[in-house]
Amino acid sequence: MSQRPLDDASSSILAAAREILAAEGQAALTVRRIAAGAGGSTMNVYSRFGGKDGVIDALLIEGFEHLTAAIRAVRTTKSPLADLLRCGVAYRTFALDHQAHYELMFDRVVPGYVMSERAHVTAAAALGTMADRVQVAMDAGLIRRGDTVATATVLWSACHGPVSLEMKGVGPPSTDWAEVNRQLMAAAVAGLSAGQRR
Amino acid sequence: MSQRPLDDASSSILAAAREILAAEGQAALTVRRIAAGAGGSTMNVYSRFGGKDGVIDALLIEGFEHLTAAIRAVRTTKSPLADLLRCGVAYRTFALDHQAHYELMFDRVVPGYVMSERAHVTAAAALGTMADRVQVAMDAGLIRRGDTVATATVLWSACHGPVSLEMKGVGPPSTDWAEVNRQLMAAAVAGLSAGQRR
DNA sequence: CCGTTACGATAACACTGTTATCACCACGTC
DNA sequence: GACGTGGTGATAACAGTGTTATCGTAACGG
Repeated sequence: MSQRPLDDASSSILAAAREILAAEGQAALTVRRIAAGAGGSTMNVYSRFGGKDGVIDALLIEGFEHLTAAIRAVRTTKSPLADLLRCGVAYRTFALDHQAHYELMFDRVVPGYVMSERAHVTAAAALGTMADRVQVAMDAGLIRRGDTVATATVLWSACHGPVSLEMKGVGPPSTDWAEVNRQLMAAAVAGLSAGQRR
Repeated sequence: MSQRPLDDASSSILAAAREILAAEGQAALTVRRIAAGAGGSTMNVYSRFGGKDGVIDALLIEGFEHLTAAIRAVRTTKSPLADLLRCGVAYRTFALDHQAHYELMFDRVVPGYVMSERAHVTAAAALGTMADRVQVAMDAGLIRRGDTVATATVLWSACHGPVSLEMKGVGPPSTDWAEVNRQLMAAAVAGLSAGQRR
């Protein structure tokens, strides 16, 4: 999956970073902590990954790969529209199960960090997986024909919106976010369905 | 609007913070910069606002108040559904015009910061403004009756999703985000419309 | 077996938010 | 009016951060 196999030191650094991120959130993800967790010194992080941003980038790529896998893992049935709705549920499940990872992927929480080219490509691949499912629904004549990626972006937004607000704790605490997610996703799919105009 | 009138020092600190945030983004928003911008010392920030979090909180509240005003400013016509759609446009316009503020409001970008009670109330007020417009549409029999706040949360998510992804630069650069925003908002409104079931 | 080279641990640097110190200035009292 | 007292705020210190420079060491080539 990764561009080239990592040596032991690199992979242990990445493993340590992954562990810290999952266990204590991104605020605890410091170069010193990562280095200590990997059993090396801070210089290791810099020689292997070029700095903290490099580690972030690697984790981000991992995250998008997992998201792609999660979307791909949604089973394909005879009802492509229902499949798309289940993708929305899978998306939310992934986000809630890997909150820290998700924040890393979709919030620019690390000040100076900018996504690398490879990270952008991996993110595009995740969107592409969604677009593939959109294609299936189009071929079945269930949603309007058009650019699959653009359509997938709409659905992606319908997933990300509720998930993002839910994780940030905006809105009343009593909110049933699973229901919000379901409603918006259902509305989006219905809005794209072939019967409707515009 | 604010709980109690601020003295000169407090308001100049807030003004400096607002200016730095708008001009250079939240990464430049340091206590020393704020104090220097306000012409005082760092201690001022601590005695007036209790620390950086207090300033963030004040800016956040301002942001939600502006958002509330932006939604309220959308003109009310004889077509409540069209009004809701224009709210979506206004929402995106607000977000793009005040990117740094929006990130402060919806990304937990400052590590240890947690919203104060007052901030939560102000955020709820913004959602309430949206809920008011939902109420109008319900009264007109245009969308299904139900909890206005829950319905407003769905619409809010439909606004936030595209805006968030657009600002983060996720997705292909050629994406027409205004169109994504329009489509999702239209789909959400349609999905809530009285004619549809579920 | 030595010279070179590259690696990595340590420590330093420029920052950050936060806190302690402490001079100073205004006020109240004699 | 002079003096003691209080609080305010500027300075500097502290514990972190990411990053970089120094420099000992260990491995490799001849």
